[in-house]
Amino acid sequence: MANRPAVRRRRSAERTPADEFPVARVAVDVPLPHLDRPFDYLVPAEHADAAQPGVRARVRFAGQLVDGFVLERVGSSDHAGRLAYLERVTSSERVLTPETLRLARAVADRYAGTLADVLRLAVPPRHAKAESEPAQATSPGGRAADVPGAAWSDYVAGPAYLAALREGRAPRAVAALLPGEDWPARLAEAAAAALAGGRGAVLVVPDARDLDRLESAIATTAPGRCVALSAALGPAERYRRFVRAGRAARAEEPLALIGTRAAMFAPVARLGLAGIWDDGDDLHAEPRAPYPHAREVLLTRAQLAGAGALVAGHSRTAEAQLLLAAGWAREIAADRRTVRARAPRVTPIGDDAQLARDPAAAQARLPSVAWRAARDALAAGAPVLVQVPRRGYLPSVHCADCRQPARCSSCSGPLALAGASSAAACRWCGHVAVDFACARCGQRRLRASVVGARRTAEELGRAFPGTPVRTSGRDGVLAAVPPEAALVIATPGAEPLAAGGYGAALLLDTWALLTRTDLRAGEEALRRWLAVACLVRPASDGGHVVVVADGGLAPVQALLRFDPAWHAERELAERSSLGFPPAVRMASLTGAPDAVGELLSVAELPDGADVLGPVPLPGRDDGEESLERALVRVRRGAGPALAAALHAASGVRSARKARTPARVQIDPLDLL
DNA sequence: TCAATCCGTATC
DNA sequence: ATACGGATTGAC
Repeated sequence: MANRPAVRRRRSAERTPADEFPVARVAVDVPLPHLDRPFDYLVPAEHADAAQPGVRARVRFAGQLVDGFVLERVGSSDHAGRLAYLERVTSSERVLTPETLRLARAVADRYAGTLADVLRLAVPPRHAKAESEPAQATSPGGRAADVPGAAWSDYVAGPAYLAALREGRAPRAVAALLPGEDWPARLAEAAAAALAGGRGAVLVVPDARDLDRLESAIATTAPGRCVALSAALGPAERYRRFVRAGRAARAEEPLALIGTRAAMFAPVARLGLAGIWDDGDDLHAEPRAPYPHAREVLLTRAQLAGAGALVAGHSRTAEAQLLLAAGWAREIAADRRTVRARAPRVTPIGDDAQLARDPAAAQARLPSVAWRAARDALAAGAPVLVQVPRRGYLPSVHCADCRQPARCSSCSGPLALAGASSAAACRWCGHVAVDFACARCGQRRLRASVVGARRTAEELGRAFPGTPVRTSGRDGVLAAVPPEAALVIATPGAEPLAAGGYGAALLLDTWALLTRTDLRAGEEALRRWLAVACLVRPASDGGHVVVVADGGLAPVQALLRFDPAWHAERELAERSSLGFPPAVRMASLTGAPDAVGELLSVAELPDGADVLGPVPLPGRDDGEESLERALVRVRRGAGPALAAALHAASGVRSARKARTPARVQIDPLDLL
């Protein structure tokens, strides 16, 4: 009935435009790149008050009703044709603040994406009931810390950084925090410094467990002035807190806004600090278009808002190193003497010739040094942490005898186990390795590179009879373990805290990490090891980390010296010489061969752009149409032009109703 | 000469 | 996706 023209005409004839600012500029939620711009609509008089900038609205667009955000209200439109009316204002809640809009536009531009895609990440779905329920601060009140920020004086430039935050300046830093450091407390103090100066803060952590720790730390430094956001809250609570943050921002009330990556867009009044913890964690990479990375978004946000920036971790990424090398940020680090005093002893074991002199160690497939380190710590009544790779994490398959990575006999690509029980197959060409023979030693037996956490737990339990064994991993993460003798088997990122620190830690199956065909294999291995080592007591208290890896490898060296800065410098230098991000800006174009080809031919790439490929992607052999990937590389300064060119080219394709999609990803994490 | 139909293009 | 405008076609 509503679609009968006579009825519609009569309805719109009844409507009159609002007296003041009758035109609303609306960002419509359509996925087409060539429609990535605001469209003007008339505001009906009855919605004159509700249709404020930032509200969700429904509009008729190309004949159908779509969602959108009112971006602004203006007096008149440049549009030559007739304007349609806003169909309805979904909610009078102004969920999109001007600062978030500006940030979302900048992120869309940087990542060759559309504003609509970014807004879908930035503003959580509406939950009507949550709007009417009373909003409250989410962090419980606590008592303020005795001497807030005193621990920052362990770091050169630390106190000056906090002072600058308090004084309303915009200090930018890359911080390497000490082993054993109570990092949630340090981040909470930085947020409190911004609040003390009358400004807000946004801090992003990788996962919900880190968020819990940060939230309780902020309950101490800034009681009642914190909002924590994460998808784990569920849609209603998440939206309720988001609305509370938005209302506080509009009331010019600065808060500490903390959360997992989606919180990077959440509204905060008078931003003084944008920070990220552990920026190397791949949870910071958004898996939905346009695939923004939390570190880049937060740094952009700091820049746009004139706020301070903090990239903090126990380890350091090449990207963070580049911020230092470019002079964009300053380093915050402790001096070497302090680092040495806090760090555990680290022993590398290069090959497993010494595997198995002790029968108990042999049973657990443990090198004897590792076994003895664990035994000593347990004897002292301390827990022992064992880090094992995630289950289902099968990067590659190796020769069972010499451990040479197994290579495909037809194309030399890496072999992997496709499924739990299937045969090894090539990750490049899909060839099934029925005829494997090791290129180095000629042996024909393969070995899966990773043993799961449960089996490790069983084996270790047998090696240390009578010792409790606890596991922490994907199905069941332990926040903490008691400070008593126990074996704690954990996957990366799920390591429980132990009050007083672990007595020892074992890093097993490291060669699986290090031989990954991944640009970041070394950086990632070091990041995971340091995360473990930072939970272990100082060497002076007997703390001991045994890493089963060749001591000559760079990440192992960096662990021995406890020097992530050294490793990051090396890593950045290597990426520069190879022409990889972050030294250059890279775009990957993925899709069916014709889609990638068309995108490349339509795009007006900036001068000096270097096109690699397209080449076929190592396919899943499930009969789907094969995909191709091309890489486009430009110097960093041409990054915006590259993104603009690819966005425009995607727009041309979508305007032509291109059938097959082509995915554009800027600085993708997985390049190899 | 006009209406029905097709195709391309804009979408307010 | 849908709607509209201009071009095209076919019948009088």
